[in-house]
Amino acid sequence: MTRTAADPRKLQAPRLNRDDWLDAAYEVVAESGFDAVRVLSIADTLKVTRGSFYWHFIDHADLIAALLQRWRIREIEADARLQADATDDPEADLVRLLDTALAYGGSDLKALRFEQALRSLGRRDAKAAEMLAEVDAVRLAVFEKKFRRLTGDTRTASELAALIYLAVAGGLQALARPGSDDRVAAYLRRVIADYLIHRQTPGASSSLAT
Amino acid sequence: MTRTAADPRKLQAPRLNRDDWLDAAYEVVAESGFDAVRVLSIADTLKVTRGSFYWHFIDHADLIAALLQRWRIREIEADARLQADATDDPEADLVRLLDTALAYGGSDLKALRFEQALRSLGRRDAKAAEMLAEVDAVRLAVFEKKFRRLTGDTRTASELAALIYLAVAGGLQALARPGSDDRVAAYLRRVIADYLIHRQTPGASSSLAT
DNA sequence: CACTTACCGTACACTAATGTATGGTAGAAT
DNA sequence: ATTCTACCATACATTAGTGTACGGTAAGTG
Repeated sequence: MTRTAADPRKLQAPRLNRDDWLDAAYEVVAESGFDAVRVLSIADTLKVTRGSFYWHFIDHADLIAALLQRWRIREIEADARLQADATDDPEADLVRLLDTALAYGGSDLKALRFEQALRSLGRRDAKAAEMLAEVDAVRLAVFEKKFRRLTGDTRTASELAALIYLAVAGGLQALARPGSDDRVAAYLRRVIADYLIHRQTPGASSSLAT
Repeated sequence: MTRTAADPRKLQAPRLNRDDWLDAAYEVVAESGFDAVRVLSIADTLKVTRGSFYWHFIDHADLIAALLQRWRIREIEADARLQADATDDPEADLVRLLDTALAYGGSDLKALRFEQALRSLGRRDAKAAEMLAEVDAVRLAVFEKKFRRLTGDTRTASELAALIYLAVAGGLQALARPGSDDRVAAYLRRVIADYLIHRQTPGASSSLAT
């Protein structure tokens, strides 16, 4: 092997790369939002000086842009993986999807907080808003596809997907608050399940009056 | 009258008070978040210098704290007014409440954006988080009370209120995004109405399904 | 072993923002 | 008319943060 030490992270020569800086910036964003990203303080936590930063990035804006890009790519890839696993049981697929979405707040709280910070940024920054819209559209398409396989009806599936996505988004917002436990997720699971059951009852399928 | 001019805002002596500064800061928060609140830039928009600011406030933290306090008081008062108007028709009351909540995004977009910025702050600031929890609890209580009058069942009312509040919160988040129109609100109205119909056992063809 | 390269430290210039001290002024009070 | 008071401007000190120029070094490469 060409590497000298066993684990280059902790021994003596940190020798960072671009992704290390992105990881550290990611933490800051998840913790305190985009406006709190300071190259000096990040350099401190990485135990280097800003000389490292300006080697890997041209400036502060470059860091933010790279951070957004990496998030975008990873999210779309994750959605692609979600859409991929489809069995012959549409209902089980949908349940699994909902569980995955709801577990988002519990399992990867950091990612959730990052996304909330990103949405906060999206209200001022056009690029961020554009990315959010794109990822939202991809996610909604995943939901919609699963629902369509279940209900058959395209229009109903579209509306159902929209409701679930919004409710989950609202629920996740509540989940990411410090004081909340996972009763919120339980609420959502039961209520959504209940809703789906009632929707599927044959007698009440035409009640969506418009 | 003791006041010299007709409208002191526009004549020649602005002569600001504490609330004027709070109003201007409110705008900044709604537009760009709490981290963007600069006393210098606000002074510029108010066409005064920072000397005015440090007369009315002891420092920057004082401005933020006062802004939070004013929001808190106004929100609780608004909820009290919402709870006050109860007729003998529980269903009509509930409809009006939901409409008011959903119209929140359309009518007072600035207030919605301020609240979102506040939620963003609440993830870092303990005081802000505490206030948000308090106001959320008050609002949830209003929802719950209306639902309880409608359904009779306490448990169901509690869960319904939680779902609706979360869905509305999620929907409002979407509403405050630049690209979205009010189809989101229409979605929510119809889907919520549909849900309520199915939850109510007897053939209560409610006026919710408009 | 010379040499290149990737990476980091150091020092400087610059800007933005806060806070403070103090002086000025217009209108109300007496 | 003078004093008082509320409100604002001005000038200064200080800090935090960015960006830039340049020098140093350790690891790889021929």
